[in-house]
Amino acid sequence: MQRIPDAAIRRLPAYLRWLTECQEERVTSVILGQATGYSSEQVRKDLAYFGAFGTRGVGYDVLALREEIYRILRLDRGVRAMVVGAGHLGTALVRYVAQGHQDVQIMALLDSNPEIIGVQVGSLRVESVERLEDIVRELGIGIAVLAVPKEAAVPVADRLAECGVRAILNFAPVAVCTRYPEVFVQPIDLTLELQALSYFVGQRERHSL
Amino acid sequence: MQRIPDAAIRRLPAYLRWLTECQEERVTSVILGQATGYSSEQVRKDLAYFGAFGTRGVGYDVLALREEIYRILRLDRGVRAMVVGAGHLGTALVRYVAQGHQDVQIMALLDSNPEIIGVQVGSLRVESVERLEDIVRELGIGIAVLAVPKEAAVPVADRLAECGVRAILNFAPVAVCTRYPEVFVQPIDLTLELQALSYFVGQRERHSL
DNA sequence: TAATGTGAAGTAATTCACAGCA
DNA sequence: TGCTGTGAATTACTTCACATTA
Repeated sequence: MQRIPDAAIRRLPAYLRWLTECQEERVTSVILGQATGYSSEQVRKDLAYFGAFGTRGVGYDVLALREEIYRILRLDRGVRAMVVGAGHLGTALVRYVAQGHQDVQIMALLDSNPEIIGVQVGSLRVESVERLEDIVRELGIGIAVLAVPKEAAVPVADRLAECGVRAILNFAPVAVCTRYPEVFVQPIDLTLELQALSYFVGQRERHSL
Repeated sequence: MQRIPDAAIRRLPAYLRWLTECQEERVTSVILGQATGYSSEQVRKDLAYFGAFGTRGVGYDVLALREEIYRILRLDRGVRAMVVGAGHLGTALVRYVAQGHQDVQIMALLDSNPEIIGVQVGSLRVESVERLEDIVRELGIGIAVLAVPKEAAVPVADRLAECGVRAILNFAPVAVCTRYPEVFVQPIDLTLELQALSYFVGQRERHSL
């Protein structure tokens, strides 16, 4: 059994979205590829890492494939998430994820500022970051979204790792390389993205990613 | 002269940030690598794509290297950006980028909703998306940040591409594969990121990315 | 026959290992 | 001596090509 590339995992949610939105009963790797922007071979290989879900000569059953990807991504188990930092970005992220009825649910929103603790944001009430460990354990939080100022990011990430959070989506403008190898950190750094785009603005003939 | 990997470009802003924040006069690839979470070989190779900026046996001059990366990323020319969509996410992004005195400046914020056109967000006033083409030309916008609902994303992206925007940072939950190969599209899809993290939550022994 | 699943080939990116130079 | 710069080796990922099967 071979190792599955991270890149393949990262494409599965895109396939899943199309399968959820489409009205068809069957789909081929060519169609799914065109819809998501990948090659048909890529689609087939990604799916084949996890099993033979298709029918030769026919394609894939949309409903069945949707369920398979759902299971592969462990969305069937309903992983729970939490946002730390209820500033502009944190509250926007909560509202954004809440608006689409998501399978990854945001269960809590934390902040350190006493003035916003208790404030209602969507269906959530801002709680004190002091209760971080309690909340992670009580709600069984697996994923944390970091939307705190850069000074707070590393200490908060360490606390998250220590109390058993398994994955962190880090919006803070600082590298969070936790000492805990079992915690997966995915950085999303707006400033760095914009600066990289600045380079591509100056390039000719680029294609979408 | 070889092609420079996109991945290398995407690391340069991280190096730049550390060089800007650090107080040292010199730096080695080992130190810069540790600070940013990459290997020293990676740092050296990334920099060497663009020239020999270091001194053997010594390392790199922080100030000089900072200027070099600044120039490579074309931040010295001051590329201008614009946010389309003044909902929760769009306004949060504007405030977020504005708070750090950035080298990529956000010059305009657009929306289609008449009720929020004219509203002040930070130092910007929300303008009508009808004026998109005018604004891009008047202000010389090179980068657009898409924070619109998914229905609007593709048509807006097409308009952006058509009037000369060179790079799009797409937060809308839909694949924007523009027909214009000269436009670079970088998707940041929160839902897809969270779903991918759900997979990694179930994995043992992962390391940060 | 039409589309999957998969080894093999090819391409891209990273790491290694060390020559070269202050 | 210490650290850069870089070809070579390795690893990771993608595309090709086709045998396979409903």
